[in-house]
Amino acid sequence: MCGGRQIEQRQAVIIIVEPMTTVRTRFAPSPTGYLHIGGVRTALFNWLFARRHGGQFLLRIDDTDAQRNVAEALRPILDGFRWLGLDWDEGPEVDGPYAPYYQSQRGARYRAAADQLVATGAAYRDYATTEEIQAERETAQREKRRFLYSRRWMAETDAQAAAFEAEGRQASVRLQMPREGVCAFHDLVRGDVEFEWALEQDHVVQRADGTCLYHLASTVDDHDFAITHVIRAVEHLSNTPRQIFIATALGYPLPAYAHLPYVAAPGSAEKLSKRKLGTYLKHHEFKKAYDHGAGIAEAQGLSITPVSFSPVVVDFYREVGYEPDALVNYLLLLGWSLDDRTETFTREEMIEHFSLERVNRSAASFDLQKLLAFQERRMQALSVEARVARVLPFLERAGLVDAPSTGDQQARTRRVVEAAGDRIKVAGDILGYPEFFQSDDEVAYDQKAFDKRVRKAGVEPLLRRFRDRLGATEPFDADTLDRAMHAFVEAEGIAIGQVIHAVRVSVTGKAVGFGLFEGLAILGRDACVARIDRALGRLAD
RNA sequence: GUCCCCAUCGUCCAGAGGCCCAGGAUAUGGCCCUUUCAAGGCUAAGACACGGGUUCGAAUCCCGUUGGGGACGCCA
Repeated sequence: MCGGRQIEQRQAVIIIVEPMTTVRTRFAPSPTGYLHIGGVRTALFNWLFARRHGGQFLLRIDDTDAQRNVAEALRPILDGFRWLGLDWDEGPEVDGPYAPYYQSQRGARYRAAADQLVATGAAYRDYATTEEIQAERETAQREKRRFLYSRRWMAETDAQAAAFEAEGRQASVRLQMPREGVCAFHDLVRGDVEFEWALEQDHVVQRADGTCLYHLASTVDDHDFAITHVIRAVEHLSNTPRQIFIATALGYPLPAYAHLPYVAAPGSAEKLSKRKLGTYLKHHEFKKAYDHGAGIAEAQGLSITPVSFSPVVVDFYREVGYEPDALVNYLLLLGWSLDDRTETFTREEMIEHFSLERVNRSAASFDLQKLLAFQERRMQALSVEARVARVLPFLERAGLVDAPSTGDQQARTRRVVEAAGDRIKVAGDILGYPEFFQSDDEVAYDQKAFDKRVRKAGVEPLLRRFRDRLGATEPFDADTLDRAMHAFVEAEGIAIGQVIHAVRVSVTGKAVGFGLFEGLAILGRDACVARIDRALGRLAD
C-alpha cells in the first residue's frame, strides 16, 4: 500500500501516512573499559524507542580523546550490550552505510565542519592562550560577574591572523555565540525549554592542533548518521543550545531531543558514580546486596576491588548470575512506567508500550534490593533445565565440578537445583551449596553451628544411633528418610529438633539449608554415614 | 557564584481538578506455615516539603519559600 493514498470506505476516509523518515537513535559510549549502569538505562531507552518505531539503533564510539587501546577498552562495553540483548544495527563490528562509527576516524569530517563554521562567520579563529583565558575568567570571578570572553584575540581578518601568528600564537576555533535572544526548543521529556544565548560561552570546537572537540563531533555525527532522536541523559540538556547553534550554522535539520533524568545513587539524589562505591556501602541495604554478590565473585576466584567489581558496572550482574532480562526490566521501570501496576515486561511488551511521554522528569535512585526482587521473580519463572544451565558455569568456574561438567555432575546439579528451589535467586547462589559437590573430608564446618548443634550434651549417642539407622534405610530417598527420622525420634522419645539440626550440621557443615531429607538423599548413604562419623570424630578432639 | 531542573510512603512508580481521609511494587514489623534457611499466606505501619493564591472543589493549575540535584572545560 502506497504512502499517503486515500482509501475510500463507507463512512470514513482513512489516510495512510507513512512516516517521513525512519527513526534512528544512537548511544555513544566512550571506551572506558566498563559499562555504567546509568549508561545502560540511557541506551535501553534509545534502543526501545528505535525498536518501538521500527527504526535503527546505533552505537557510535566517542573516542575523540582516547589515547588508550580502544579495542580493548571497548570489548567489555560491547560484551555488556550483547549480554543484555541490546543489539545495534550499525556501529562497531557490524559497520553500516555510514561507517566509520569511531570518532577517531572521522576527524576530516569535523575539520571540514570547523572550516565551514569559520567561513560562514559562525565561528572564528582565536589566538588566546589558555593562560589568557584563565586570567579573564578569574577577573570576572573576582568582579562577581559572569565570564564572557572578550574576544580580544579573535582574528576577524586574515591580516589579523597573520599578525597573531607572527607573535608565535596558534589558532583554535571558537563558536561566535549570539549575545542576545534565547534558544528555545522542545524536549520530548521535559517540554519546552529556553536558554539565554548570552549565557553561552564562545566554546572551543577545534584545538590548535586541528583536533575537534566533542560537541562539534557529536553534532556532525548525529547529522551524518541521520539521527532523528537524540535521547540522552539530562546533564546534556545545557549543552543543547551550543549543539543547536552548530547544527543550525551548518545548515543541518535539528533532531528531536529527549533528556532523561539521571540515575541517582542508592538512598540519595546524587548522580550515581562509579567512584563512590565506598559511600554507597554505608547504606545497610545496599551493602547487604553487594556482599551477597561479592561472596559469589569470591567463590569464583574473581578479584573484587571496588574498581573492578561494582554494582555500578554491568559486569557485576553477569558475574553474580543475574538474568539480563531482570536487569533490563528493572532499569526500564527506573524512570518509566506503563501504569500503576504492570511490573513485568517481556522484551516484546516493552517495545510495544514504550514511549518517551511516560518518562519521568525526576532522578530515580538505584535500589539493588528491588532489582534482586525482580531477579527472584525471573528465576522462579525459569524451568529447572534453564536454571541448571545457568548454574553450571558457576560451578565450573568455582572448580566444584569439572569443566566441562560430566553427566553425573549435571544430574547431581539438577537435584540440588530442584531441592534448593527458590533459594537460588541468582545463578551464583549455587555456590552456597558446595557441600553437595565436595568430597566428605572437604566439607567445612561452621564452627558456631557445630558447637551449638553437635557439641551438645546428649547429642553424640543420638547421632550414633541415627547413623546406624541410616544403614538400614531403604530405599535411600527423601520420603523414606523422613519416615525413618520420625520413627527414630518416636522411639527415642525426643523432639525432632534435638537430632535433626545435629544431623544437618554433621552432613552439610551448616546450620541452614534446604530440606534435610532431600539433601541426605542427594548425597547418598555412604557420604551421609562418612560425614556423621567425621563429625563424631571431631567431637573427640 | 551564575544558569537550569526536580519535589507523592525509606526506595521505585500510579495519579494529567472531584473516582484519593491517595493505589501498586519493594523494603520493614507482627502472625501463620515450618527441622533450619528461603518461599508462601494473612496483617500492620508508612507519603502528597511548606506557605499563599485560583476554584464550589487541588496531590493535580499559578506564585513564592525551603530542600535536593545538574550544568557551567582547548573532558566526553
